[in-house]
Amino acid sequence: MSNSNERFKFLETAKDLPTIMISNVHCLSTMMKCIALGAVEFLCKPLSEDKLRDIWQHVVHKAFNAGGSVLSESLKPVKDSVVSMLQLGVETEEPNNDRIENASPAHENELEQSSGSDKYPAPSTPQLKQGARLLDDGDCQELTNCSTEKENEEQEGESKSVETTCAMIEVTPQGHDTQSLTETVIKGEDDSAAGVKVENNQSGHLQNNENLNNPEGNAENPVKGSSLPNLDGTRANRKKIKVDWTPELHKKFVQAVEQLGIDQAIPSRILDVMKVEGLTRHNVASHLQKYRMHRRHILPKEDDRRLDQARRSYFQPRPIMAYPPCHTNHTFPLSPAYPVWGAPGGPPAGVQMWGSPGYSPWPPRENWHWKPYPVMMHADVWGCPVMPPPLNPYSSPPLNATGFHSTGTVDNGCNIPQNSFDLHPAEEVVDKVVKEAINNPWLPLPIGLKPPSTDSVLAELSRQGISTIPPHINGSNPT
DNA sequence: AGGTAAATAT
DNA sequence: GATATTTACC
Repeated sequence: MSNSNERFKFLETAKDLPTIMISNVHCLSTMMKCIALGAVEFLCKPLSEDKLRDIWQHVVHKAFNAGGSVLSESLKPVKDSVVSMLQLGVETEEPNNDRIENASPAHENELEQSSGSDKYPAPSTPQLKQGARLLDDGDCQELTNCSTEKENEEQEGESKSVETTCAMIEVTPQGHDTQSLTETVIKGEDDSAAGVKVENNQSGHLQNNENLNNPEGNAENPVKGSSLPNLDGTRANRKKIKVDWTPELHKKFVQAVEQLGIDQAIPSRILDVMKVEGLTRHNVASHLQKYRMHRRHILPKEDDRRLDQARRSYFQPRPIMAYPPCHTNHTFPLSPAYPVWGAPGGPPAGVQMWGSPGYSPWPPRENWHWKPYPVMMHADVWGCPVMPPPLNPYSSPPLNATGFHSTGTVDNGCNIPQNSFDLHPAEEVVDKVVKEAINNPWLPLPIGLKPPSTDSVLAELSRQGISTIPPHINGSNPT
């Protein structure tokens, strides 16, 4: 809006809406004021595809990371959408509407009748919904008998010996499901004898597909069933339980790599750091292999950007989304924040992630369908512009800020005014970007994010004479 | 063990 | 056919 007054007024009025201010006015005080008034972020025009993508990555990221408690209501829809797209089950959470999974024959109907799902009629598949996560697809059935087994596997041992085996259990959500259970038992008998038992299932979610349940933080057992060597019992078998590299698991992996430093990141150490039971060194090595390949592929591009960026960094600060305070919970016990992007000084972590904002490093495994609307995030804190060095304690090192480069656009960071025409990305672009973000929840946050520095923003504000937080909008403001 | 590439599974 | 993971090898 041309009139700054209106602009602020709107911001204030729309307080409950997560609002991102976009302007070609790039003065710091304006930015800060917007943030103080509740804007979630302040972006300079033109709004490039990259910027959009970054924003969405944050939204998705936040949806996943914020602990339930912290997760604002408004973000839930995002999380739910993503979760359902990923087919993850979230434990207690409420049912999502549609789920994709299929039911395994066994359970099918019986499970619950309704559970919250009533509300959302399931389209084609009748059956489970809600409940807890559900069963997975077909594999479940595999209960096969193969038997034999043994296995060991535990931590590392991956002995190759193992043989066949294959049964898995299916776990029903509720646990009952006799049939399946029974079957399981039967088949697995031998193992069971061994002692292991199956416990897993029920509680744990099941295997592969679903495990991740906790998007939040705990990504514990990647490997199937609950933790521990459990499965075995289940007879499941080991042999091949495929490890499902969920976003959470991957995140853990990446964090471990970052913590170790790229040069120290070798399978065994990563495994130690990750502390995920059930994961074997081989699993990690394999993932590492893939990870490296992706990096190799992606990094070069980053370099280019870096140059670009350097040029640009000449100009104003690019606002960056701040990380929500909460994210930490889970997974990363250690470092307070992501060790992330290039630790200043530290080991080169260039590691961060696969992917730079522009593409999805790992293409979506499937085509999740993006559901348009629901998203709304709360205006809570996630945004605080990062100030230039002097002002902001947290200013980020130039490093790789991949953050915002415009692909096709010239960068003119924020200074060059343009006609509003190209200031707004086409809808298709918006859709595309959103979709990408949603499809790749594991993408790293665009760099530069730092923990929310609300304090610094406030401090700066007062320094500039804007003392009240949500100041009433009176008018104008400097510059 | 760590890496890399082939084999399989999805 | 393309990927994701597991296996086999060096």
